[in-house]
Amino acid sequence: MPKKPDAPRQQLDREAWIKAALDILAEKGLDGIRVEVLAKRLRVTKGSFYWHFKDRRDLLDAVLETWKEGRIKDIQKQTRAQPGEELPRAYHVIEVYSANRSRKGMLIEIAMRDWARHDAAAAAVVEEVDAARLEFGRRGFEARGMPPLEASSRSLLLYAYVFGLSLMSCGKFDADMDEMKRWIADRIAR
Amino acid sequence: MPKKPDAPRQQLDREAWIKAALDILAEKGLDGIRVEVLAKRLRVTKGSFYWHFKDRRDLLDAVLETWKEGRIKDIQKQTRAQPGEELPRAYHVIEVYSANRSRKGMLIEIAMRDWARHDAAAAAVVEEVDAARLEFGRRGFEARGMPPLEASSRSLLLYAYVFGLSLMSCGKFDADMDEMKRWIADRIAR
DNA sequence: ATTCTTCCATACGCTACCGTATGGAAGCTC
DNA sequence: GAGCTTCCATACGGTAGCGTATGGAAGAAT
Repeated sequence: MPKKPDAPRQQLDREAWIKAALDILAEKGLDGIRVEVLAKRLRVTKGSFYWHFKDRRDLLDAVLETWKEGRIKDIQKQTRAQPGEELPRAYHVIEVYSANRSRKGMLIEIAMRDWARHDAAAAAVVEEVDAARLEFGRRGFEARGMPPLEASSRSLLLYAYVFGLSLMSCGKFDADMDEMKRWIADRIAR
Repeated sequence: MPKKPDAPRQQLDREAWIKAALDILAEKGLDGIRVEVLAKRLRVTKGSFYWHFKDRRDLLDAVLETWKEGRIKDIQKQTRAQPGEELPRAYHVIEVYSANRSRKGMLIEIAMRDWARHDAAAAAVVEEVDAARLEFGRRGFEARGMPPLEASSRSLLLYAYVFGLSLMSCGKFDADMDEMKRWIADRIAR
């Protein structure tokens, strides 16, 4: 009986710890990532952790790397447009990134940027991700024939707006929020 | 000899602790605000702290209140415009809030919003501050004769952009950053 | 079956921090 | 100058978390 249906995984790997760390990063922020807390959540002890990781910092670096790769792949996917389809793609990006779904993703974004304030490795990762996003956005606008400065500016405005909005208590400041978002999307993309 | 020139202040009050807490909030984030760390920085012991404050939470609440009042007074001051001077005022606000001076203020902004993610009191304070900023911005655009929806949208775009930009590693992504900022300011305000 | 490797449990010492208890110094009041 | 108030120092117990040391179980290799 080597296989029980209600015991799908006995062994943990680095990925499981990284995933749990990202979960708790979204919930509690960077200082929520505690070895013993994660261990309790994964129903094992620290012994397992220090088998897979050298120390806490080792986990944090792995978290940064995982997040970076995921975000860059995501922006590549979201901005891939057929020629001529760049405008709806821009709206799509604004919609996806400013929507309150993917709330967990936004919480991680904020936590990452707070992290980046006092950690050089995190700052470098955030900078890479931002640079990739700006670059992909810029390409989209340039494909529509805009001059480089305008394309860069619109791309910067797009991402700054989207992340600024996510900072604002994911707010329902106004009943007309949806209409406002539409107005803004037009202003940015059109 | 009751007075020495090199001993200007012997006594601490709540304000001194709050100021130190805001300093360290900008440097290290919320979890940098530690009673014993602040005490060391102020060259006293915890005995002083627990005289002025009930506990750590008491200090944190005072920090929130102080920050809230400061931010709301600031936005009132920055947006006060003579009739007919609303457009240059809008540029002024964008300039002031997106500049890299007041870097410390931006660091506190980020820390506050990270704090607000897992603390109800902080979330309420941030929401109040955001609401005040959006409201004052909206008034400026309405004073220029814009319809309410457009005024609200521009105000939201303005603040979301400004704070989003501050998230982006206070970045020097591009050599043409200044030109891009000008293009964006025109797009938002004009 | 024995040995080896992989993965985790247990137990320990150490540091950082919280909050409390208590005493003491300095200034003011009368 | 005795007493009162204000403000801080010292000392203590308690918790949470880091990292290490060591042993043990379970499968893989031979």
